[in-house]
Amino acid sequence: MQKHKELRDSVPTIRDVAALAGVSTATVSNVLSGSRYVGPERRSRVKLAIDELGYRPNGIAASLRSQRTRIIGIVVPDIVNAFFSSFVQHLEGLAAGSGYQIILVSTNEDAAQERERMLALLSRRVDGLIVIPVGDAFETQADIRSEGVATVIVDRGCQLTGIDTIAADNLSAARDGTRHLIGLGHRDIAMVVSSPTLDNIRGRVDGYRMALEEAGLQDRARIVVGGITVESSRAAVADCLRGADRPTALFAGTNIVALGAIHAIRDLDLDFPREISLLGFDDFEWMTVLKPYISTIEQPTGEMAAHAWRLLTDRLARKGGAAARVRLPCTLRVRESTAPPVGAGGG
Amino acid sequence: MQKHKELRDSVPTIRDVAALAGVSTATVSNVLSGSRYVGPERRSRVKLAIDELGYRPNGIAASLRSQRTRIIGIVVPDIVNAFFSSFVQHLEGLAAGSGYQIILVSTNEDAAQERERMLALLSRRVDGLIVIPVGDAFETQADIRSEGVATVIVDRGCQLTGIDTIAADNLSAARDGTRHLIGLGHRDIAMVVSSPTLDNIRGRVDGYRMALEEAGLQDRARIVVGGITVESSRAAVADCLRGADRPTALFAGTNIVALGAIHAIRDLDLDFPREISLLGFDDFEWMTVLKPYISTIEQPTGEMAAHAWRLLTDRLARKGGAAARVRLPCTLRVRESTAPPVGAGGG
DNA sequence: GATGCTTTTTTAATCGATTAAATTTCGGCG
DNA sequence: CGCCGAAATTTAATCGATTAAAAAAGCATC
Repeated sequence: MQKHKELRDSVPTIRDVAALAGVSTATVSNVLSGSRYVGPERRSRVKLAIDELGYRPNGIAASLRSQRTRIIGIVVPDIVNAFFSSFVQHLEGLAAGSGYQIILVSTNEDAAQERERMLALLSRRVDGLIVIPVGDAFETQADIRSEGVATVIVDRGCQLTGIDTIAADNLSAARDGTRHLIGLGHRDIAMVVSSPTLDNIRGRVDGYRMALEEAGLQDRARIVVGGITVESSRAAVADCLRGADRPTALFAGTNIVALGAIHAIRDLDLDFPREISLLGFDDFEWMTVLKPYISTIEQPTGEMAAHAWRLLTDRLARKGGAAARVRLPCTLRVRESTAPPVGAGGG
Repeated sequence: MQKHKELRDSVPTIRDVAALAGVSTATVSNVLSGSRYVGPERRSRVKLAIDELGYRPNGIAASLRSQRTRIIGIVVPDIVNAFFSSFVQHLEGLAAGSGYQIILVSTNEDAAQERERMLALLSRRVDGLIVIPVGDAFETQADIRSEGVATVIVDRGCQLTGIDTIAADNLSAARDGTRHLIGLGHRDIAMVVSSPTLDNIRGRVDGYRMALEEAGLQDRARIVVGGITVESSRAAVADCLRGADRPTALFAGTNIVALGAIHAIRDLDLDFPREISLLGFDDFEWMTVLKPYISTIEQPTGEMAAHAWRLLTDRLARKGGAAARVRLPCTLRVRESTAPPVGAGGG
């Protein structure tokens, strides 16, 4: 009696199902996973028992025994930033489609938080990691390596060797963007970046420099460091624009910095884009309602996620093999915020 | 030799630590958890062994035995929507601060996906759930109840009884917003909503109606259903604005719908906000660079997350007790997009 | 009907921690 | 010195699944 009561009250286990169906737990397991053939009669008895009890396999127990959790850790610097949240959304869909779940870590651009929370992920024995690191140092790489967890690094920290990496082709993208500005007649183009030490940003700066050089403008290169927030970028850009030799075009290296730049332009009441052109990075829905509609370089977020997922599952399937190094092309979206400078030969 | 090799190559377990330190696994466990006193000598021997081996406790095994995973499932309709991603960010921080991790589910506003992925969360034996459901039906509630998983429902589906719920005080917020528009002199105010059947939206519509009634304008109530996407909202609002009796003000019930409304206003080349006022819902960083700067009703995202977390941890600590029902006040942010209608008594 | 082979099913070990219960250690005290 | 009780430590059961190995069943062949 007591026994029976307990059976009903607590969550049913595979033993309960086996008992009710009159088979062994192994048979129940095989019906569920399909890993071994089970005769039709027992199979239906098991299925009936599962329905009857409302049995739901305990994923924890399965993970412990099989040594795979079907959980992937996704680490991004800031989930509110639409570039990262879009990336996460794509990944979540891919993961769910393959029976995986994701533990999300938002590091708030803080290396200490990143390290702490990634160690927690390792403790949780995630099957794999997809990481957009906070910085280039990325201390946790040593732990990842020693643990042998399948890992894909995205966007930043892609100079790491021996790990699969994916990033936009930042150099070409920034070069094309800068060429576009030069083509419009701009000679004084400032590049505004968050932090020039991040390797993705470095790529963008290099592309910018390369295009300037092609046009013989290497001496006009100007890098404005805007920092991590909209407000710091706003201040930095304002400083730049208030200077005597105001550039005629700004190239914002990230979306945060672009927001700061728009603020600064508005603050100074410049005729935008006539007096100052702005080229952004990343493309978002809200940009479509901005006046002028911001010209920008679009990163292929969905493709980056798809490639990240493919690389990860490849590595889960067959551990080992050379590290991949994927670079994806960006798209220049010319819209309204980039125009010929005043006094240029343009119409 | 072989034995020794294996010991080194594979991930060390608590037995390895115990063996190296010359103590029992129970002692190692107690050193780690601090649940029982361990003498200083053994304690330091254990710590040394842990460092030596680079031991990291297996969270899966711990979860299985202790019957708690320290994982919370967070379910939101669309992680790219800044309202939800901001909510998730706050929760992630709170969770990490308390030694919890979050499995993120983005349901893409699809009830079937929601159900499937939530069942997967239950299989994973998450300790708790924080859910913004896709719709009011929320089929999975039965499973949650029978399983007894601690759950907090947020934003939508808050008419459910016997479950902790948190939402903005949508009714008061929409009433205040509508009063603001009426106060400016508007008599023809249309409310644009995504889906009038969602209970949070219903609250907003009720608040709108209430304010109209106060002013004797109940006959002028007009609800425009914009649907789930920016494009569908754009079309619906365009239809409305092209009609003979064009309203002088729009009240957008969500941020998606507000984006659509801005598009529609721009499409028709209306003098905004002189010919048409717009009041939005939710507040975001990108709004700050919009011209005109959109007046809006700000939901207290951070507080909603904080309350959700507190309710959840309360329920984890002491199961049972009456269901809480929290309603948080919103803030009306009057900015540039709401102005007196043309021909009104205003300056 | 015995033999051998394949197919189906069961038995029981296992994953790596936690924790109740048993045991040992140790100090104090008569 | 022996005994008691408290404190520290260990033993061993346990969580709920998977899975290798053993056992049983089924089937054809001689």
